[in-house]
Amino acid sequence: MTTAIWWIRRDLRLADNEALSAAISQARRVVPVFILDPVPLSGPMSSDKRNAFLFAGLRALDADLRALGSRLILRRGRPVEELFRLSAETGASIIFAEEDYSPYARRRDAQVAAELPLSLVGSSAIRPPGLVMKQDGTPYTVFTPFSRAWLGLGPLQLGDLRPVPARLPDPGDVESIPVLDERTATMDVLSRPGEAAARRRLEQFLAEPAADYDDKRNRLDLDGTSRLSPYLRFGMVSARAAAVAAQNAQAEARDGARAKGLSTWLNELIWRDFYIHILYHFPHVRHTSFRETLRDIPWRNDPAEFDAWCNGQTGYPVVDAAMRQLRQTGWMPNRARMIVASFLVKDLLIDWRWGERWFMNQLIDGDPAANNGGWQWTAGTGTDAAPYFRIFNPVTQSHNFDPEGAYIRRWVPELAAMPSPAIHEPWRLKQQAQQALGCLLGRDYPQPILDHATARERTLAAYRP
DNA sequence: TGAAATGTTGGGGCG
DNA sequence: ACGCCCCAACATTTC
Repeated sequence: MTTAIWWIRRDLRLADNEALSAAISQARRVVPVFILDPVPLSGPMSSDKRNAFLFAGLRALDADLRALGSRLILRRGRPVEELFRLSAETGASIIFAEEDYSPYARRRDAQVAAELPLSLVGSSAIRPPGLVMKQDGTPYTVFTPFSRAWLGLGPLQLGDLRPVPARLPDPGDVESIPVLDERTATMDVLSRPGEAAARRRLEQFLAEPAADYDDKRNRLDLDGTSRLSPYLRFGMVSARAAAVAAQNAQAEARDGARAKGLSTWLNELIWRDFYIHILYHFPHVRHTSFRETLRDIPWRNDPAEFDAWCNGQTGYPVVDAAMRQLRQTGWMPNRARMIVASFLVKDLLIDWRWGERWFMNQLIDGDPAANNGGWQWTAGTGTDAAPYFRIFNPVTQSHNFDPEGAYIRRWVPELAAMPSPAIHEPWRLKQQAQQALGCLLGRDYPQPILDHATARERTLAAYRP
């Protein structure tokens, strides 16, 4: 009787899972295992919030497996050692896993493959790295031609998706540690972990009109984004299945605006693939600028200012609202990420890697490829990045994307009584007016940490070639 | 998925 | 009627 190990990493699902399908079709006994690896779980890029989401997701996966006659085996330790031990215990002749492309994941998998029969099948990307290349065989470094080539590969086929197995074989008598029960306030605010919740969120999002997705996704005061990122991060829904669903909904869309909204969202999924490919082909971006000409920016790196940014105490309401939302919920909409990132890099002149690490420490959806790509984009150091002189004005952004100030009021309660437009720049109110609104700057809410116009000039000078 | 500075145009008030 | 100024609105350039 052959035994296969299904090694789960960031594919916490039963639907459209090639590694699981391969294991079932090639072995009579399948041992689903997740290994709690101390490197991602407690290293410098780890996040308690993301771990809590993961643990809850593992509990959900275990329940789903049990419903089909199996269960989740959980181990803790270095993957290569744990898999070696588990293989010996179970007599497994092969290990199946979905391919994961971060530099750490590739090193880890190479170590395992050197000692054990590891078969990587399927991909955490929609189109795996290496599939979307220029004519001359080199990778794309600009998004638009990349997306054109990506789409040019043809429509995704629903038939390519693997169904949920009807039944799963019993893994047998295998030791497992109990799943940790860690909770944060996060779960109530954003999303329930697990495959069923992911599926519901996707269906709900695609059923929404989606016509106004283009504009609404940028609004901080409205729920215009898909809010699927945590699920995609852990593969609770496969990115491929999400793309197929978007593509099909687009084909069936009755009005052009809805089709446009869906294609914009599909484009966001292509951005996700783009940054997975970039990190795969240029792993050094994890440590330094993609652009060699922008490796010597004279960062100020003031620790007190970094601290103010992390804690939402910069005195710029929209920045503080977003940073507090991040700290409380482990998530921010994309527009908010761009605003706070621009503020850290181009107002405070702090190294984008500090912001990258803080985001990884906080984000439930924190992913090395997408996070690094986003930060390098904002800093102007990355592939197809924003030019260095593109500097967000936090007040203008606040007016444009939180017109009534509802988002600010939600996350910065000190400003709750402040009307719009004053709420976007409360320092312009006279002290008397501040008092009357119950929010005196310097007492109830910080004075702005800097003057944007001055900071802008400083940054232009620092970046100027 | 920028914003600020600078340039251009045209309506309206006014002598 | 005409020239002049102001200024909003829009366009272009620059960072």
